[in-house]
Amino acid sequence: MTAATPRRAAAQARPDDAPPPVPQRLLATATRLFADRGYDRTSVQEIVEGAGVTKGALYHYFGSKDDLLHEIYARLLRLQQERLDAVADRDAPIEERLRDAAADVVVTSIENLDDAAIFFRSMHQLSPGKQKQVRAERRRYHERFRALVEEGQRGGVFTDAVSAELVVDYHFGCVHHLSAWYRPGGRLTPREVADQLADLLMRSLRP
Amino acid sequence: MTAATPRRAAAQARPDDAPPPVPQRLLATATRLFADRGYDRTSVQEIVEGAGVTKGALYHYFGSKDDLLHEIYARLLRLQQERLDAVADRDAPIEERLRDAAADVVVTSIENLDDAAIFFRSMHQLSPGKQKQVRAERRRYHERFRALVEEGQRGGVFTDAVSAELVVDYHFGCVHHLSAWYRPGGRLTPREVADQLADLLMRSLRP
Amino acid sequence: MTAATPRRAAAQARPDDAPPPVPQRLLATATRLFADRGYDRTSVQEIVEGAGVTKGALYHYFGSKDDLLHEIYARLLRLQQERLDAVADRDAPIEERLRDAAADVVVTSIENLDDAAIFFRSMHQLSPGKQKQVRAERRRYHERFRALVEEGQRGGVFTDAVSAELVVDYHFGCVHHLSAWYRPGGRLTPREVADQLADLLMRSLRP
Amino acid sequence: MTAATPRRAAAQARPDDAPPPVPQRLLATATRLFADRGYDRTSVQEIVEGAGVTKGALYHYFGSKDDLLHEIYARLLRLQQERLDAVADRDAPIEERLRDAAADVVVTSIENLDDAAIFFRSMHQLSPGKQKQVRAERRRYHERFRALVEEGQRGGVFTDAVSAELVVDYHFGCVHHLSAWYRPGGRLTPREVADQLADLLMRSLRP
DNA sequence: GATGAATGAGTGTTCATTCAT
DNA sequence: TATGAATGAACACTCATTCAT
Repeated sequence: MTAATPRRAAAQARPDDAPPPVPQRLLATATRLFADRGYDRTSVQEIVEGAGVTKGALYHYFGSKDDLLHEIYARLLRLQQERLDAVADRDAPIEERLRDAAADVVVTSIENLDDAAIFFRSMHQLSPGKQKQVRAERRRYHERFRALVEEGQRGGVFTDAVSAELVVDYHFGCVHHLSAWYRPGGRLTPREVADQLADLLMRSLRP
Repeated sequence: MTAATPRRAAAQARPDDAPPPVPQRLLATATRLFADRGYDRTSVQEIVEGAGVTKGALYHYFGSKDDLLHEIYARLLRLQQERLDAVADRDAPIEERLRDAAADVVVTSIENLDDAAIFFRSMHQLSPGKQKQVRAERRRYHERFRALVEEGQRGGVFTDAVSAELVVDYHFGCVHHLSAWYRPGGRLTPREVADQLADLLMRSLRP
Repeated sequence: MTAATPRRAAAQARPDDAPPPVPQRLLATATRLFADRGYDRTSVQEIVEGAGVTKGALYHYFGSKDDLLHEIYARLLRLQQERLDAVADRDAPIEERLRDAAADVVVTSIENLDDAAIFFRSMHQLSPGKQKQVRAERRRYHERFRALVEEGQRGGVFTDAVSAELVVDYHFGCVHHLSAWYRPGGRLTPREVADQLADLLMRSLRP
Repeated sequence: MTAATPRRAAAQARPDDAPPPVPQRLLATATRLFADRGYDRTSVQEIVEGAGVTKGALYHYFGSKDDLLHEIYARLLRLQQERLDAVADRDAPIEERLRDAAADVVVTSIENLDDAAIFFRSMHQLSPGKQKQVRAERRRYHERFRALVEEGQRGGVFTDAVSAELVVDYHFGCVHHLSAWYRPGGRLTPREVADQLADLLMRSLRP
């Protein structure tokens, strides 16, 4: 009935040539389709066909189409929160930590471009309850990021002529926008894009 | 069968207390609903009920639901292109023109927050043909904006350590993001938000 | 959206050889099928096929399958209440009025045996809101009937050794049961069954 | 694959504090749910959840969902036939035997109100084969009851102005109806209701 | 004896669109 | 100009049942 968290048993001892277990296959297919044509335009039928199972199987593992979307959100949020926490907790100058965090979210978003595209485009399709939950986790992430900016401002390393809040929105707006223009295999590598965007952020914070 | 552009008719001679003509009512209702619940989640039935007309009337003025969406896009694009052209053509230092253009798109987006929300969220719901058309107009807008950045870079007023392309994406990413966090009646007036965001842009271009 | 009450226009001037209008056809088919196999076992698909229309047409006239059921209830309740009121309001001795009322509900139930079968078997399938409404109307009917018994008891024409409430339940239980055993074209005419059952009721009320 | 009749096993040697064995738990849960929401609206999933077992367990003991329903019918029919036979076989005046039989079926129905509610409401949901079987047993019961009426009529103790058949239908219609209005803990005890209803029956048979 | 993953046909409902009037 | 009845394909979801383990 509830969204399946990948079975540990399945993760344990799967021979490398075996197909991934059903819930993973469903999640992967759904991610691709949601990113391609949007949540509302993807039918459950298409998902199960893509994953090579039947509707019954999907509903055995996930309570609803909505649950699939929620699981995609949760997966990306978990990943990004972990990485931000790791960077922020490091023992390094604030400029370095903020720059790394800023670059890291860009790289992660590019590496999971489907997830990221879904994230910003389909938030409103989540059921109200799940939407609230996702927003709360998103806010936690946001606040941790803003705290880095504020720490630098208090220490005089960054200008406080600009609102920390707005700077963070500026940066995440741009991350949000990535899936609108970034194409894998384009002129710039993910790392280069990340560096340049992080550089823009740092520039706007120069005293 | 194509989208009606009924502006002229309306501009003619409507007494101030008369209700706006049918096509405008439909467009206004559709805009509100599309922004509220998304294009796919808004039914034609809801639009005609909101506008107080019947389905037949809608299909009399618009060829399809898709046409309504397209007209909303066209309306916003026309407006923004006009304003950007006006600013860019002015006889003023490049810093001033870029700053004004950057601030102006923020103000315009906030003043038409519904249109802006629809713009970024529902682009993919347009039919392929109309989508291509909108993208082309959008690109024209984008390029005129980028030309301002490049003009400043060539003149040495702005740093060329950053890619003009990326700077523009950075800014429009943030404009895109506005509807995600800006609430009318919030702490900052549209003008203040616009000034701060334009300021961020200019800061990141400082040599 | 709401249940259609037969269009007056349609009722006005329909040539006798024309098929009945769509809502009536749907209602008639639904009544037959609900009585035959029960509400839950009748699919919307079967109803529309039986009525020779499409699902869209059904949902044009009725908000839901539930609405169809409700309309069947309302139709029978209206009919029976009218007839009970007519009998009860008559200027005749109470024995005659009660006997006539008791016989009348039997005749009406037999003449609308499908409706009656649905009534008692499918009440619980109605949505809670509509169920409440139907129960309220049913209670009104019940109470009017009981008032007749009580009037006779107060006047000493009927024994008051038995509870009026229970007598009424006794009689309606039997009416309820009719669809379980009465078969049209059987040994007894509706009128004969009605007379005998009314007789049973009157006998149990003899002082 | 046929319905298990596990009474013997249960009767053997279960300590009083042990939970009832699985088949009983399933039957008890199914009875409650069928009475509450009807057979068609109760899912096998709900039954096994309510009984705290898995689907596999249910299908181990019962061949189908239909079997569960059939077992509930069989259980009530066995009980009522036994009790009617006991009363009818007694050596007592016919009035006393009929009155007792009439009262007894009321008491039994109230004491097993869930079973009784299911009986009259869900007969049509049984598979045709099982339905035929249940109807046959029901008829046997009915006929034994009618024989009591006829015995009294032949002996001149009851009037034969009314058809024995109809009298029996009158009474069982009312028993049928019990679950529609009787509420445990109401104003009248089961015994009182039974006495009054039996009294009504006897009154209508007075010469 | 018992599990629970998986099936596949079915459910009621929605909706953009058409068209005779 | 405008109506509203009608379409038909699609939708998310349910469920009794089976079967390898």
